[in-house]
Amino acid sequence: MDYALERFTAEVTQVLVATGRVPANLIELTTPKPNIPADLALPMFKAAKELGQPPPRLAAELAAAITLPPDSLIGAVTAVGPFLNFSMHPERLAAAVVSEIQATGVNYGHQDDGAGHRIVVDYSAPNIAKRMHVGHIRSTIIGQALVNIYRTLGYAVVGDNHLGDWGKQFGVVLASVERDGKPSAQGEAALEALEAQYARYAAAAKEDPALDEHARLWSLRLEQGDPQARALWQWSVDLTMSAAQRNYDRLGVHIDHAYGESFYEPMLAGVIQDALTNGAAFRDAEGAVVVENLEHLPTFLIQRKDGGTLYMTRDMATILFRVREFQPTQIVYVVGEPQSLHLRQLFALVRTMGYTTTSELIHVAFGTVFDGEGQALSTRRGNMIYLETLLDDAVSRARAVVERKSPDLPEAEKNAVAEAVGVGAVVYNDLYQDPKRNITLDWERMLSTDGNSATYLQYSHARCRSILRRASEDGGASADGDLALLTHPSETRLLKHLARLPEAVREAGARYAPFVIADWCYTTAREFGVFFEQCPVLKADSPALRVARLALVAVTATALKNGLGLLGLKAPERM
RNA sequence: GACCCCGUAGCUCAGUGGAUUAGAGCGCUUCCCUGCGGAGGAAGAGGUCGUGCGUUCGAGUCGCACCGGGGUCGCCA
Repeated sequence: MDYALERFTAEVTQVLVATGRVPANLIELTTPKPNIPADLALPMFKAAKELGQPPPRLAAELAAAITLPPDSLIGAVTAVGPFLNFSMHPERLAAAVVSEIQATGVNYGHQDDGAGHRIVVDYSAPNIAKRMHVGHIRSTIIGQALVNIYRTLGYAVVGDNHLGDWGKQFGVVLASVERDGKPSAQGEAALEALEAQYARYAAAAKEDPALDEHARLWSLRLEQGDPQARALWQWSVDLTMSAAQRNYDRLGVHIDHAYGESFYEPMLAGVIQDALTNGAAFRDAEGAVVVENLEHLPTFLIQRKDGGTLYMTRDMATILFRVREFQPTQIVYVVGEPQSLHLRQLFALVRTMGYTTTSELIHVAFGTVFDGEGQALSTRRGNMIYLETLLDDAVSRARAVVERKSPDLPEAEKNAVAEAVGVGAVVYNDLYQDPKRNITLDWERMLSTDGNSATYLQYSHARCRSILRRASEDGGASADGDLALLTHPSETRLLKHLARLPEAVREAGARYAPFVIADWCYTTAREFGVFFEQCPVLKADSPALRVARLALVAVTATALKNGLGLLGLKAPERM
């Protein structure tokens, strides 16, 4: 797909080369800052140095030497000091952008960059027998946005939910269920009860060695595949996943696989042996398997002295499996920043072991969530926030706003809008900025309905749709439109920005940064807001202009909806 | 002690070497409803880009050092 902006860039390069005065390898085009009235610029510093001329003179000479082909997307070429500036041709830009969005529709923004490549994205990763909390929320939301972005770029994407479904703590889980029974509640409430049982049992076991021993026994039975232990474990997995699924459905999250840590149990002896054979690791005097001096990283273990395996061991096996099963060009881990050392060690180890000769390993790290007092959210502190209650709370607040702003909507639609707006606010809170930053949970900021907020984006879309609804109710004068009439400055700005979606998707993918899409959506909404204020659509000066503006409104709605979809946000028709 | 992330307006954030004036939102001060959704639009005040040295024709952007905040560091995940 050659989008208008790409054709424009290609044309600029072409006309520059055609002058014969500047070699192609010295042409590095840049996008000028917004206050510069141009769409593409060539800074002449490098070329001027190479050719032994002052930059401004070279710029002026090139400007004079360039000839534009007929019907060029380039509207103007001007030398400004040491810069050679290129502007788009407004009329042709309008025609090109509107018609390409009309033609591609829901696929506007798609690329085929990723054709033939597969990416595995590891995200969400809830712990079994526990509720999903803020950490999982970030991973889930950022991960799903990345999955959407890579699919749009044409990659085959495999999402994998790396469940925390294994480890010593399951001995306590099973023992506590045996002692206290299964909770009767539903959804996350059932998990909450299970967490409480767990805590009670763990506390009691500290006092009573018999209980502790009993838990260890359950742990052992589970690892040895005892049917009763296995069945109880499976029950806890199912309970957790059905609660998680309700949240996933609300968030528009779909994860292809959920192998989980337990899946890799049979491979663990093999990867430890591989590391020993390869020489990356050695067995120390006490029997633990140690990795030392690897790329100047701190020493770490891949097997305990008692023979037990570790998180690291399972992660090694996970990579081996993913490489064999999917042959990905990349494996992307959407995991909290505190685990960055762990992942650096893991990546370095499997690299030296030769597990990943063709797969690049990427850690998309996200920061920690703090409460209003600047305390990290934690179960122990009692300030933890859980996904289901977070969503419910946000939706009920949104419901109150809908009631106030749109009392005339049917009840069912009010509820649907509140769900879209409330959930959207939670999602956007994790996507509007660089994930590396720590974030403070600020309800006011998160649920704000103006400025750079999910609601503002959804509202802008709804306004577009509202105009289009009214236009079709009018029946409208069925005049022929002329897209070349869209030359008002606010129209041109909006059009130029709409043309940037494909490039924004590309940048978001290259930087593992959904906020690039969020930024694009926000600027789209702003540019539309200005246009809406300055350019009457239904009461445009002429029927032809009205038709052209309706087309612009329609493609704005389409493009904005696509952008919102990449982030996992719904775009209601009314709100 | 070592290593990782962050430091830009009162607050939350964009800005990944280039152009008199470093951009948004929130908050604050004013405007705009005889035009399509005011969950909007316009204008204004508000900045030693943590500090210093360096690299470069050019640094918020790259390097080094320091300061401040967050985090991690062999038998948890």
